[in-house]
Amino acid sequence: MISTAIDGETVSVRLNEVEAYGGRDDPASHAFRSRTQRNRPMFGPPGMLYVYRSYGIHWCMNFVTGAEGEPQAVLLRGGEVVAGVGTAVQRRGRPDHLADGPGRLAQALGVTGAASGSMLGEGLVRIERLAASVPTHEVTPRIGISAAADRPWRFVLRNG
DNA sequence: CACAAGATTGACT
DNA sequence: GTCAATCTTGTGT
Repeated sequence: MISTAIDGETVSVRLNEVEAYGGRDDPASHAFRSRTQRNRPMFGPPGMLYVYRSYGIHWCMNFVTGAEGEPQAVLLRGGEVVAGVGTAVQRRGRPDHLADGPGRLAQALGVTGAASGSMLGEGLVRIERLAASVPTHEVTPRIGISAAADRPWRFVLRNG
């Protein structure tokens, strides 16, 4: 589960869909070619946030998982808002599809490029694991990319 | 300096 | 189902 406390409002989302992205060996990754100003956080230490603008309109958020200098990150593709629903609805401008998609998820949480490069737990964003159950997940190919789309690096929670 | 493409979404036919 | 919106990066003139 991920929670954000931004603009005085707290929103929590239970993640149920994520995708992994690598670095030099992953043609679909932003860090495949080189280190740029935008993807600099991907090369940072684990737990760093990497937020990028998609199609000039949407924000998509990642968590860095690899060691410093090793660009590896997990893209948050979807989830369910479990707290702060009113705030999420206000940010989304709609009562449904609050976090069903990478751009929607980031918008519901109030995450923008301003949060890129910040560390988990050191400020606005923190992540928690539900100790009660070990989630079972399905592994499927990644979605919405044209390069290396066959790599089974997408993880979807089964049941809940 | 001028393009084209992309880890997307929302509106319209 | 189709298409536009709009920013960052990479590539070519």
